[in-house]
Amino acid sequence: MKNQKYKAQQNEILETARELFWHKGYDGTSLKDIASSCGFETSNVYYYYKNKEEILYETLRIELDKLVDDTKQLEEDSLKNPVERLKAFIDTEVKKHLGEHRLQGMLTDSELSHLSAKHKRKIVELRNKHDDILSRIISDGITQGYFRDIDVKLTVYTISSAIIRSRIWFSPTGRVSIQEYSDFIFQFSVHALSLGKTPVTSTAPVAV
Amino acid sequence: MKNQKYKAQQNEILETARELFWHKGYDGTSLKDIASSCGFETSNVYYYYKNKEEILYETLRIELDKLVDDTKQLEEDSLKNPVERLKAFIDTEVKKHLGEHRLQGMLTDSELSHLSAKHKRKIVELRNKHDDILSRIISDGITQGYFRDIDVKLTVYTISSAIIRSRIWFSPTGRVSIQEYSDFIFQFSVHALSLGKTPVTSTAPVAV
Amino acid sequence: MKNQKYKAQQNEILETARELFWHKGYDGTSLKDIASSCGFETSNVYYYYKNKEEILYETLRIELDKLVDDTKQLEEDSLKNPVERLKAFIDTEVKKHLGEHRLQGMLTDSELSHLSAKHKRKIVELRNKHDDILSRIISDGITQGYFRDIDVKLTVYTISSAIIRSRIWFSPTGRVSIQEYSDFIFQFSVHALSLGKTPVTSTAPVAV
Amino acid sequence: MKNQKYKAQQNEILETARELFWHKGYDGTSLKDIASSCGFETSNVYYYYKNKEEILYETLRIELDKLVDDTKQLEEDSLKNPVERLKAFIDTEVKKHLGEHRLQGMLTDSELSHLSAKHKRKIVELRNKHDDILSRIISDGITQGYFRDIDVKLTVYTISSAIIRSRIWFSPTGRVSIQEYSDFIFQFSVHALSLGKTPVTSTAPVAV
DNA sequence: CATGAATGAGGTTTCATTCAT
DNA sequence: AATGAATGAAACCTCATTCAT
Repeated sequence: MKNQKYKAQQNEILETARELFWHKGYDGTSLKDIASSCGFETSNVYYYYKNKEEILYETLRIELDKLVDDTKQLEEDSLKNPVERLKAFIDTEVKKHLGEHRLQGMLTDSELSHLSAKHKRKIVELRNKHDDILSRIISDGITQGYFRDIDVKLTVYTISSAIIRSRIWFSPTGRVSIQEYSDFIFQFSVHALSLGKTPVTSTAPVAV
Repeated sequence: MKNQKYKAQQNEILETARELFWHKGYDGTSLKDIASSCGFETSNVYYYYKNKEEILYETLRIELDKLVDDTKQLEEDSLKNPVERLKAFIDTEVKKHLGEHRLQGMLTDSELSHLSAKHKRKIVELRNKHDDILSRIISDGITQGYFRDIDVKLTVYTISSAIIRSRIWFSPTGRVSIQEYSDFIFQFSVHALSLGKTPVTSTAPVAV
Repeated sequence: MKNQKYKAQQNEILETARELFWHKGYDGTSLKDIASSCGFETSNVYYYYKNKEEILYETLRIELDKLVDDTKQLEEDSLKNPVERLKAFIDTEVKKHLGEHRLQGMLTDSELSHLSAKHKRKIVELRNKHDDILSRIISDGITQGYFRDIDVKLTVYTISSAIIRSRIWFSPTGRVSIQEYSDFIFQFSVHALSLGKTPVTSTAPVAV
Repeated sequence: MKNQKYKAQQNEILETARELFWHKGYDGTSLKDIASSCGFETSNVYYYYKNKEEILYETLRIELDKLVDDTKQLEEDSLKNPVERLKAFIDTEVKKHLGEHRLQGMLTDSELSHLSAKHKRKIVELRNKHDDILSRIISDGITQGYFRDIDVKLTVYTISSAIIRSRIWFSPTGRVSIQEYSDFIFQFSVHALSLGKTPVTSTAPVAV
C-alpha cells in the first residue's frame, strides 16, 4: 500500500504536468520538463506513473471529476429556479477555470487523441456528463418559462466556449476581476436566453 | 525571380501544414507528415521554406490576413447599421472557421510560443487588428443606440470564443448546418446585447 | 524506386546485424552496435529499416529462404536414392552453418519471441518447410528399405540438432575440417538408421 | 553466519532466475522480472546477491555442478559396461533437460559472454569436466569392443547436441514422453556406434 | 526541382544499482 | 529483511536539418 509521501509526489507531478500541458501542449511538454519542474530526474517520473499517456489521462480525469462534482448539485431541478442554477453553474465554472487551481479545459479537446482507446472513452463520458448538467439547466429553464425556446445543445456549446476560452485572454493582473467576468458571462447568457421577440432589429434602430 | 510553379508549391505546403497543425498541433506535426501529404520527400520542403517555424508563421499570417481582409469593409460605420455589420461579421467568421477552407483559430493561441520574437509581434498585431473590427462594431452599436451599454472587450472575447470553439464540436454531417449555426450565434449575440432591463429574473418566473 | 546503393547498405546492415545477433543475442545487440560496425550513426539505421524487429525478421527470413532454396532440390525422390540425398542434405547444411556465410541456426529458436505475430508466423512456416525436406528424405528411406523403421520426427530433430549446434564448438582453426565433420555426421546418422537388430547389446559384449 | 532462511531465499532467486534466463535470455530478463516472480521488490535482490552477473554465475555453476554430480558415478568403468553407462548417462541428461527441474543447457553457450573473466574460466572448466564423463564412456566402449572406432570428441558433441536442443522442440503435452525420447536417443546413438561395416550403402539398396 | 544519405539533438522508456530507512 | 525513492546510463526511436547530387 502506497503511503502519503508517494501520493503527494504523484500529485506534484500531476499539478506540474497540468500546468505545462496547458502552456505548451502535450507534445510540446517533455517528461524532462515535468521532472525538472518537480526537482528530480526524468527517470524518477516512472516510479510514479507508467508512462506519459497515463499522466495526461490522470490530469484530465481529475479535472473533469472535480468539474462534475462541483456542479452536480445543480442538476436537481427542485432546489432553485433555472436562472439561479445557471448563475451558480457559470460562477463555479469560471472560478474553476480562472482561479488558483485553474482547470485546463482546452486539454479536453485537442489532447484527446493522445489517449488510449479505453482512457479516451472514459474521458469523453465524463465530459458528456458535465455537459448534461448545463443542458438540464437550459431545458428546465425553457420548460418552466424562464428562457425562450432555443436550441439547447448549441446554447450549451456557446456558453461553455465562452467560459473555456476565457483562460486564453484572461489576465489575473488585468482590469477585470474573476467575479466581474463571471457576472458578465451570466448577464450575457441571460440576455441571450431572454423571452420575447428579438429586441433589436437591423432595419429599425431602437431609441434609448 | 520565382515563377508560378514555385509559388504554387509553397501554397500547397502551406495548406497542408495548416490542416495538419490544426489536427495534431505544431509539435505533433512533423515535416515528414507535411511532405508526405504533399507527395514528396521531407528535404524538398527546405527548397520552399527556411524551416518549420517559417511555415507556421506563414500559416498564421495568411490566415489572419485573410480574416482581416474579409472583415475590414465592415469597419466603415457609414455603410450599414451595426446590427447588420455584426451579422455579416459573424457570418463571415463562422464560414471561415467551419467551411471548406477552415481557419485554424486555435493556432492563434497555443502555437504562438513557437514563433520567433519578430514573427510573434507581427501575428499579435494582426490578431489585434482583427479583434478591433468586432470591437468597433460593438462600440458603434452602443453609441448609436442599437446595443445596451456593455463591456466591449469582454463581448468581443465572448463572441469570438463561441465562433472559434465551434470548430471543436461542429460536424459537417450533423444535424445543424453552417448557416444555421451562424444564425444561431447571431441571434444569441443580438439577444445578449439587447436593450432594456434584464429580461428574466431569478426571483419572479415569467409566465409563458 | 530504391537504387543499388540503398540495397547495398540495407544488406550491410543485415549482415552486420546477423553476426552480432548471433554473438550477443537480439537483446544484447544494440542498434548502436550495428550502426557502429557499419561506420555510421544509430539514427541512420532508421533510414533503411523501420525498427529493430524488422532487422531481426529480415535476418531470419533471408537465412531460411537460402536454406530452403539450397535443399529443395533434394525433395524430389526420383533423382537419387535416400542415402545419397541424406548425404547431400547434411553436406549442404553443415557447410551453410560452418562456412564463410554462417547461418545462425540459433536465431530460429530463442529470438522468435521478439517478432511480431505476423512475422513469427512467416518464419515458423519457412522453418517447417525446411524441416519437411529432411522428413521426406528419412521417410522415403524407410519406405524404400534403406533405413530401419524409426520415428521420423525425432530423427529429423536429432540430426538437425547436431548440425545446428556444431556452430557452438566448431573452430575453423581446429583439428577437424568442415568436410570431415560433414562426413562424420553423415556416417553417424547412417549408422543410426541402419537396418537390422541393435548391433550392440548391454548384456553381451561383442568381441572384436 | 547466514541462517537457513537466507539461503532459502537465495535459492528461490536462483531458481526463478534460471527459469527466466532460459525463456528470455540474460539480457531479456530484468531484475524486476526476477524479483516480481519471487514476490518482492527489486532492491531486495541486492541483499542476496552482489549484482546480476553473480546471479548468472551462480545459476550456471549450480547447474553444471549438479550435472557433474549426477553423472560422475558413471565415470568409474568398473561398475557397468559402457553400453549401460551410455544408457544411464543419456537417461540422466534427458531427464535433467526435460523434466521438472529443467537444466538450461543453452545458457552454457550464449550467456558466457556476460560473465567476468574469473567466472567464465570456472564455468568452462565445469563444462569440460562434464563432457569428459561422456568422452570416457565412449572411449571405454571403443577400447572394450562395444563400439566401432569413431572420433570420440565429435561423438560427444553430437550426442550432447541432440540432448540439449531437445529442449527447443520438446513439448510436455506432446505425443512423445520424456522416457520415450530418452530411449530414442539411446537407440539412435547405439546404432550409430555399432560395430561392423556401414550397414547401408548408397549404391545397393538393402532389401527388407 | 527533388531526392538520397546522413547527422545530432532530444524524446520516451527501461533498468541495474544505490542508499537511507 | 525488505522497501522507498532516486539516479544515470543506455536503449529505441523521431525529427528537424543539411549537403551533395
